[in-house]
Amino acid sequence: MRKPIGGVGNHKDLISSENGGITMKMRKGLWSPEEDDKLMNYMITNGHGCWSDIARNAGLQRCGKSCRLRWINYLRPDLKRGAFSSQEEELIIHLHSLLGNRWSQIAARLPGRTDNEIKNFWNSTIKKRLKKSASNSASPNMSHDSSSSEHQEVMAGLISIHDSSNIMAMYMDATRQYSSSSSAIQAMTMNHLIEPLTLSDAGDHHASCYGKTQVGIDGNGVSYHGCYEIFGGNLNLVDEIFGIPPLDIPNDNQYTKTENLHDRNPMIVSNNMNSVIINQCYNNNTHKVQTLAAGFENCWEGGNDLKVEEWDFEELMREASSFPSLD
DNA sequence: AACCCCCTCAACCGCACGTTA
DNA sequence: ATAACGTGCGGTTGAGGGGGT
Repeated sequence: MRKPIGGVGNHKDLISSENGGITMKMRKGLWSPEEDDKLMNYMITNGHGCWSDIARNAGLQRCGKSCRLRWINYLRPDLKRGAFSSQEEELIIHLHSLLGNRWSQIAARLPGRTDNEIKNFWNSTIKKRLKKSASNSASPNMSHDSSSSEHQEVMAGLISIHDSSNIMAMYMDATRQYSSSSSAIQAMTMNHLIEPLTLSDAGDHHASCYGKTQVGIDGNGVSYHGCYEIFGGNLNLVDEIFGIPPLDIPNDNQYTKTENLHDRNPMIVSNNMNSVIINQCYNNNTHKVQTLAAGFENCWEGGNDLKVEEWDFEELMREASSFPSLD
């Protein structure tokens, strides 16, 4: 690995910063072990705050932004070190097929991994592998509207690796965010990309909220794949109701446990724009498996609060329409 | 041993967005 | 209303390591 830059005296690695009329020299470049210690000690003692204050109070000649990055990407104690497992790799590919380059959202579903780490891994390893896979498997009859050949290759690779799972997952997301009469759903059905399931297939529930598909890897390296609904104050996993097989989850890890939202606090953190579930995920044996803290952003259904997540579904539909028939 | 090339990944940059004064 | 500031995100860069010749 790269060695940290030596003493602070190297002017090449210093930038000027105005602070209250005083010009400070801000350090740039690699962090030294001493700087790491300072930041780590400060964070352990004082916790989070304004990053520019942290930089100043910790005695670091760094801008707050640099401190934040260092903490998030390297010093945070809950970071997982080491190479990505094949399971993580597969999940990243799957999530990327759903979310695109939304690295922070992908990272939110891989505990201990940072967006930067995943982005680097994608760009250096996975992208290359998928390209290779695409060049081996791409059919000349495949028609794509996308103008990006790289994109075509990557998508071809995804299909060859994951068969229809990404399309099904997209559909699962869609069913939670649109009514069954949505033109988007109809388009997918007409393209034979999905079976015409509707929310009513889930039973007689009258859910006040449907959550986005949750996929991730728990602390034990076990992948989970679930969808959640909330009704009557309860959070349920409805994966099996929709007939979608979970991703390699052993039987005793099927998350069918219903959690009473009022029993655990805080369970939902929300404001006018976003709602985020902070939830413990349990398996059938009621062993805690995973703490979920993302995935419900902007996808409340009911009343006037219907929100359509942050991704461009029409764009997703165009992508889906260009997929070859799965027959 | 020396050189070159490629790869990895830490860190920076610019931008967007939210909050506050 | 808006300027200033803080934060977060995704794209990009380049130092340094490793492998090949």
